[in-house]
Amino acid sequence: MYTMSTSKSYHHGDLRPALIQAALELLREGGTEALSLRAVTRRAGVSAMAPYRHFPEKEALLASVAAHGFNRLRATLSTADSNAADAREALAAQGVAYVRFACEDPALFRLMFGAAQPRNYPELGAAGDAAYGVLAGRVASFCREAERADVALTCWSVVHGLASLLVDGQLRQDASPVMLAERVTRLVLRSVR
Amino acid sequence: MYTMSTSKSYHHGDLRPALIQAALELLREGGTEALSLRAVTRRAGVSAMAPYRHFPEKEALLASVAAHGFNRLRATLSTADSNAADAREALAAQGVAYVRFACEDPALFRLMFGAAQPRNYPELGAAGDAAYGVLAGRVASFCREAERADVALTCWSVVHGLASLLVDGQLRQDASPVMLAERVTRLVLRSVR
DNA sequence: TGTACATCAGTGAACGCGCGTTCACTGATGTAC
DNA sequence: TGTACATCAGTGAACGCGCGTTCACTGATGTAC
Repeated sequence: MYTMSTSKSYHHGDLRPALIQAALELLREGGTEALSLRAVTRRAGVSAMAPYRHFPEKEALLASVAAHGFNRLRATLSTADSNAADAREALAAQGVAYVRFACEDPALFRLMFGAAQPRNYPELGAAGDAAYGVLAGRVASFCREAERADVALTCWSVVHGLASLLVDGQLRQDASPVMLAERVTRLVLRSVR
Repeated sequence: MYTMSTSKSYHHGDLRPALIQAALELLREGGTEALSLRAVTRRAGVSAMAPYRHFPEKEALLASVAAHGFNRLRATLSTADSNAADAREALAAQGVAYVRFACEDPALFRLMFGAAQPRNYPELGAAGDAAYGVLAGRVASFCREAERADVALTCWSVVHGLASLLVDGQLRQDASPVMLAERVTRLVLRSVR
């Protein structure tokens, strides 16, 4: 599956990323519940003990998976931001991208932000900060300093809230996540100067 | 513990609410992880099988606990709403109360809204709808009809997002949850007409 | 009012399950000479 | 270039754990006559 060479060898050769990849697949297919260490090893075609060469414990693998998620989120936000016409449009585009990201991979979103979120892994903290930086940077680009913190927090809250409600099945709306995100983002932007 | 009579009798006498109460305590003390059916029975001083006289399965107990949470939330929102001076203040007060509710009992909030949320229990759905109705009713009281849906969704999203970020430890702010909620709510209200 | 008996609400032992992790191991790899 | 050997990266069996739920039971309650 994830072997680099075609020959079936005793050594996998690239197990660490393969484990992260397997974990991402399991998250997509079965949610957080399906993400056991043993399931990951089964998916990667490796013994139950193999991960311990690369991660000291299950939590550390989860932290790497979450960090991977934050890196993807940062890239998504950056792309949305730079494709926009002006600063306020860029902020709106980031909001929509945030919600779309969550809905495309709900279990990953939950792992990144939810109760099961791994703690005290510097790699993870840094990846999260980098993603947040994309939003904060955009806010700083047009918002006067005294209001920046509140505006950034409000923007983050509204898209995080909408994403969470969607991901957790609280909304019975017919509208697509992206349409809802656009309407909500638009409304909040009215109050951002 | 939860017996109605002082005498230790074979029959508990009031086990159903006692189980819900025990579950709420466990949630407060140890979070969702600590909420096993067996832990609930231990806390209630009853055998592991006793709950099955009152709930067909674990999920059904969780649904009752979550419904209890929604009833409390509805009451909290109603009180905040009716103590306010005018319609917009009432909406702001509901938002602050929502965030405070989440922060006071994070694990209950997660059970009510998160991935572990029980599905397909009518009692639970009704309790959730009733809580939402307090917000929707307030929005309807001063907002023109065309915008009501978007305004209600935006308000819910922003307080739900802030509550989630706080509860999941994403914010390193010094400010108290209530202060943050006031600032964010105030900012969003600017755009609500 | 007393009693027979159905029903209700609990007990207690046992089950199978998948989990994360331990232990001792072994095959493959790479480096020093 | 060949070889000895340390190190690396995997295996496979086994562990103890707490869980939700099953089964067969028993003590308490309430109602019909």
